[in-house]
Amino acid sequence: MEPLEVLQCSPPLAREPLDAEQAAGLARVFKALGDPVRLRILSIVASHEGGEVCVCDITDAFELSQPTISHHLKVLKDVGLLTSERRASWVYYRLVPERLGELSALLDTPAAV
Amino acid sequence: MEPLEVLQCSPPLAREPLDAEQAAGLARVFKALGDPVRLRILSIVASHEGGEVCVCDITDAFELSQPTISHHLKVLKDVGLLTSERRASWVYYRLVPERLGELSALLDTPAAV
DNA sequence: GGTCAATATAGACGCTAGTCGATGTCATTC
DNA sequence: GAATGACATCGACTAGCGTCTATATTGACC
Repeated sequence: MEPLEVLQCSPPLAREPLDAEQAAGLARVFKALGDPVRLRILSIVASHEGGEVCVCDITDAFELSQPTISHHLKVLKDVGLLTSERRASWVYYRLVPERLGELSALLDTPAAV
Repeated sequence: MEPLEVLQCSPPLAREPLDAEQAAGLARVFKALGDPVRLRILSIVASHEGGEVCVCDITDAFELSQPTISHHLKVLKDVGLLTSERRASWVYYRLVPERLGELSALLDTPAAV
């Protein structure tokens, strides 16, 4: 899985048509956001004070199996929206705010607002 | 298909955890963005001077069948990212910049940038 | 009104993605 | 080092999605 540096060099959507490669990279990230469970996970991590959340806390917030949560965390991590760190028995996930910021900038249409 | 007014009242992702309903509505929009063809269509429409593009022009930009393009346009329209207007034989699609702006604001993490 | 062109809809098909139970891995503790 | 707990990986199942061909719809023009 490539590190996905498409975001850094993508112009706003409204400036010029995306080429196929840019679109493919971006679509990966948006697809990761296109699931309600993953959106909730992301907002749990993003809004948690301290900036990091243990997997067990995330799992407790849903009525889904632990492997399913683990799968969603992997998807979010693969597209660079989350990072993880193991400390002792626990794994802590943390937001990559730059990623969100890049997406936000990309969608920021001049005509909008 | 409901009109999807989730966006207007959703706080930034990082402020507080989304509830299931908010997440479901948002996921629909992001899922619509989670396809490379749809992202390219969106950027074609968004970057086109005059603000509107004929379906035939979009179809010409891809090596996909006309029904497939029509399907993608419908998906983007259903989540409120595009609107369409028929004039004579042609149908013109136009961006809804407020939608993009709402998404952009939603992803705009305080910690980012 | 018949024909043609532009677009949408319907139905089918293959592949992807979300979920689960079972199992593996790693660290802690006794 | 055996057992336990936290998390990841694997394999299977099902539903949904992207694509196609075929067909319907809508409007223009003769």
